[in-house]
Amino acid sequence: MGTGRPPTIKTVAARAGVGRTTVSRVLNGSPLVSEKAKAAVEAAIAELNFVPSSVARGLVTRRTNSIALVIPESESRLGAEPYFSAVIRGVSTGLAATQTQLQIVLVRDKSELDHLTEAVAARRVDGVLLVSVHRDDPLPDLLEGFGLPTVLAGRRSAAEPLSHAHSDNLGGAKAAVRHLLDRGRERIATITGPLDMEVGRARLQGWREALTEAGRPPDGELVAVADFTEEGGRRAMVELLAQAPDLDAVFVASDVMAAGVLLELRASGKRVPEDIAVVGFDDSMIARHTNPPLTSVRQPVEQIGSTIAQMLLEEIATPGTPRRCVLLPTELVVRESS
Amino acid sequence: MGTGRPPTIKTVAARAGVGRTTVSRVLNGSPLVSEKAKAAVEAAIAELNFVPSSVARGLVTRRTNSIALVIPESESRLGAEPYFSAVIRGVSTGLAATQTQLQIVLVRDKSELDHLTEAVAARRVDGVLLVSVHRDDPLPDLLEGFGLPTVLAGRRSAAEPLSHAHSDNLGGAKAAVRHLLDRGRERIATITGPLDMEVGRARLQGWREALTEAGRPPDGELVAVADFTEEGGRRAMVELLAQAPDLDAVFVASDVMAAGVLLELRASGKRVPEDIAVVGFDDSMIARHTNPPLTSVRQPVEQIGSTIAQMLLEEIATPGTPRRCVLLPTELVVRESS
DNA sequence: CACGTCGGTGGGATCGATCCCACCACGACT
DNA sequence: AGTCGTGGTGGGATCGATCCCACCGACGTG
Repeated sequence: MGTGRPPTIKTVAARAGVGRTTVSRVLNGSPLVSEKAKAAVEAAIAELNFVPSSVARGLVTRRTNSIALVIPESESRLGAEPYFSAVIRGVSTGLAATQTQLQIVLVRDKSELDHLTEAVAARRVDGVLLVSVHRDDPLPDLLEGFGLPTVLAGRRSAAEPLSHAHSDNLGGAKAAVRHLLDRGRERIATITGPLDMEVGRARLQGWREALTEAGRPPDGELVAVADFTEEGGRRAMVELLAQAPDLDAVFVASDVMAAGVLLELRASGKRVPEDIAVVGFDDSMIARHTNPPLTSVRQPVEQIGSTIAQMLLEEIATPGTPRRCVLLPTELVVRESS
Repeated sequence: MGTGRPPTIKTVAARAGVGRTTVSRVLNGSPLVSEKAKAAVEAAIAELNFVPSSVARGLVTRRTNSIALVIPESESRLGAEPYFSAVIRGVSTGLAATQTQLQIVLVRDKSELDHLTEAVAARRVDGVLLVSVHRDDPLPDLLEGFGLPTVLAGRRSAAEPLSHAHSDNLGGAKAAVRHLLDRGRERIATITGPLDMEVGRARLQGWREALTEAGRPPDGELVAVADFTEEGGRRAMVELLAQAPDLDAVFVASDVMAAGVLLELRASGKRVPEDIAVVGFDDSMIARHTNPPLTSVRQPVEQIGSTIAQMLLEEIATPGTPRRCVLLPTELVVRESS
């Protein structure tokens, strides 16, 4: 009852009474084939349930029709951080119209990094999408060295040489801090992401600029650096409370960290927003469910995903496309925490 | 400044002064090659930075070294539902020791389904993992028809013919309801997932059995069917409150739905847990951040992921492996909502 | 000394597609 | 009538690996 080998282009040719090349022409929509031959081939394809082997095709066309989405997190944040799921969803929609497959590569340690570089060297993918890039991440340059089309979600610095799409972190952070100022807050602290990531620096810079523009020179002791994790956010809040017990607002660079902040504030008897106002970033699902619901800066993560997917597809289709950079807007969503 | 074509096995052979076959032998660790030849080949490989083309290899070995994880959700729940991220993470760890690549396929509509079947027919993957299967999902049978190794997370019914791993939904639900009984709750309702999914039915059945075993015949009007979404959970709660205003506990078949339930209860002025106790299922991240924190049944989602990945790898490595079924334990995590 | 045996080796065929090129029939043009 | 172009066609080479098999030299043996 073995199904036998799947039919090949040769089987189809025999069945249709034509040569292999003609079948290939039909498959690739060449105009140089008679109506009669075309009909015969199409009938044979349908009868045999033939689908051309993508591997064999890839060998000669040098295309795999698949791209990799690389998620590099030593402490895997996929799952803890809704951001990544949203990117995946966005990339998937950006790819939907094409035949391109999406490979997810989680890079958590050295061995997974080796697997990735080997996969790339073995030409298993036509291009790579990178998210959550750190300043001296070796990966982007490595990929460029391979001559593989690469597009980033986010960027390493303002001078990012690779194509990328990112959201207006600076503007979003400024809007958040201005909102806190409007509510009459006096001592506004911030909890940042890692400063070796441009998101981290940009959101911090937004906090600084908003305060400066309001005529209030930012105060160094009101800054705590954390790592985008819930526990990191909690610890940063402990630190801030010790350094500046009189603070009455905190702009937190991610919702997940803000969730940790809220837990810590409740534990230490502070009321939100009466004693301390809190604003997060991302407007992820948890923002609606924290206690109290969290004011947050929404960024169009899914749209970033679909954008970078399309940019990468274009770069693959027409190599040598000039580098492009897309900036997407953010928006403040006010809830009860501020 | 074109990098030129990447080196092939032929280039390496020339460089090492041996034949192509010898290089191939070294690559595949054949013992029938002299120390001297082996050293020469390895040196040449290192110098040229050669990595064998996985596409060319795949053509003859009939292996792509990649598997697909299919996430079929018309209303894409990836992102809203942390379950999927956890599965992805688990699958990735299950694959980590191998060279196998992971493709994510989101199936949201007919066209994406067609893409999937075409990818499968074109032999782009060695096997498929399916999550969130519905009772009359055509996909599992379709894949089996292709003769492609397939493993499920969860199952369609107790008589699932395909290999799968799933968690003890029945036991978990019973534990949840028993916990509510222990706390002295009298009228315990339940909000179920879709009943065309075995998870939905099993958790409902657990609720029934626990009540029956406690000598309290379950009451039909205490059941509301929902769809695993937050909004669905909220609506189901509205329904329950209308049907049975005197209920004092509700077992909700997922945390995301429970989050919606909590919002609705607060909106209608009910106190949790004083007036109504709530227990969720999944013990996902949101459970710790709802107001109040949610008692929930933990299921080892990540472990399910790594398990099905390994099962699939074995099935690919040795075709004809007998179908296997792995049951993983659940555990009740008590918080303030009950 | 001839004859197998056996570790080591490389050439040719193969996998299933695309692409180059030669070829064929037909109508048009000189 | 002979040449030319041109739509349509198929055979052979190619992509880069693996695998089958023939081959070769150096042993050991009767």
